[in-house]
Amino acid sequence: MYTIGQIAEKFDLSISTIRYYDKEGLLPNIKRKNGIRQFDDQDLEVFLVIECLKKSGMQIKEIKQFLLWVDEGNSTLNKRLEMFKNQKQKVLNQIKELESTLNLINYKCWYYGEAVKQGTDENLKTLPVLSMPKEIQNYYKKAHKI
Amino acid sequence: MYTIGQIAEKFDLSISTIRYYDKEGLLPNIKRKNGIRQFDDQDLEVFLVIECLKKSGMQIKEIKQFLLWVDEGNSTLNKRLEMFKNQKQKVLNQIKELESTLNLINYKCWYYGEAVKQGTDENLKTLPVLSMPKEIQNYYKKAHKI
DNA sequence: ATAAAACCTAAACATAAGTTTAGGTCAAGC
DNA sequence: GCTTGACCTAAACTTATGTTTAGGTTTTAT
Repeated sequence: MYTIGQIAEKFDLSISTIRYYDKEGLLPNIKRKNGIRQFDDQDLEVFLVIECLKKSGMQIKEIKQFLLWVDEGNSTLNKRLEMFKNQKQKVLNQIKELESTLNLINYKCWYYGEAVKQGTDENLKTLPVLSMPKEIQNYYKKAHKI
Repeated sequence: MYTIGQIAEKFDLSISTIRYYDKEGLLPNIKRKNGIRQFDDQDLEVFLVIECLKKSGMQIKEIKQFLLWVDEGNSTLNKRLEMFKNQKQKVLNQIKELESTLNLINYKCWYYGEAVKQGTDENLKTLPVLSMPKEIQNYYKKAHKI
């Protein structure tokens, strides 16, 4: 059994965030003793999933829907599978987008690296793409979609 | 020269979002004709960078700071370089975190795939890690950090 | 010349995801 | 038994990032 403070520590959440999650319906089956919440190992698993779904960009109310499906039992297994498949695709897309963002950032790192060396970026502003180092050319082209 | 509507279309932003960015100081040097904003090719580059920095998770006011540095000229080249290096690290960390999130999602896809096949997840709930398929074992272990 | 479409500002409103506050109850150690 | 620390609720507040509204001006096409 864990107190709210112990859960907060384990998952690096504030106590009021956990109370907020409870209020929003993310912890439908929490036991209480004299009004005080008591968490068990099954609840740990719930917090792990909440953390995962949040990190994947899901909103509180969508997570709540998932947890309601869990409560409904076997009849919702398919919905839950579809939800995770869908979320997997979203995460893959986010990773792709971040990798493309990284291209432009890498180009900018090169650009400002050169600029700092030269003390100015005047010469770089009008630099033709083809005079960039080949690796940076690729970054630039990917980032600018050319 | 581009109108605000053309920029909105090009960057898939709403017109009011562009006005909001302007109000927040992200477009310090916009020309106007009879009060109407006029964007040129240099501004396109600014929107590209804004898009990039936003996708990398930077807040409006931090982006504003960067654009102020651009305005200040060569004396801030080093700050700008450091900013991009820092942002690069942040993006790399985000990608890592998403990949770790993906591990748990992959495990859950497998879990619910099995559950749907069986019509129940009763047998899976208490499944020892070592009886999972090897590939899923690794997902599970990475996701649960064991 | 006029109507429609596109632009403008200022200010109010919206939303998600918490955090803070005020006023209380419960439990552990001295 | 009493104090201190950890817990409780309800409700107000916060912050970031826009969006919407109301009322007006400019440009464009006919």
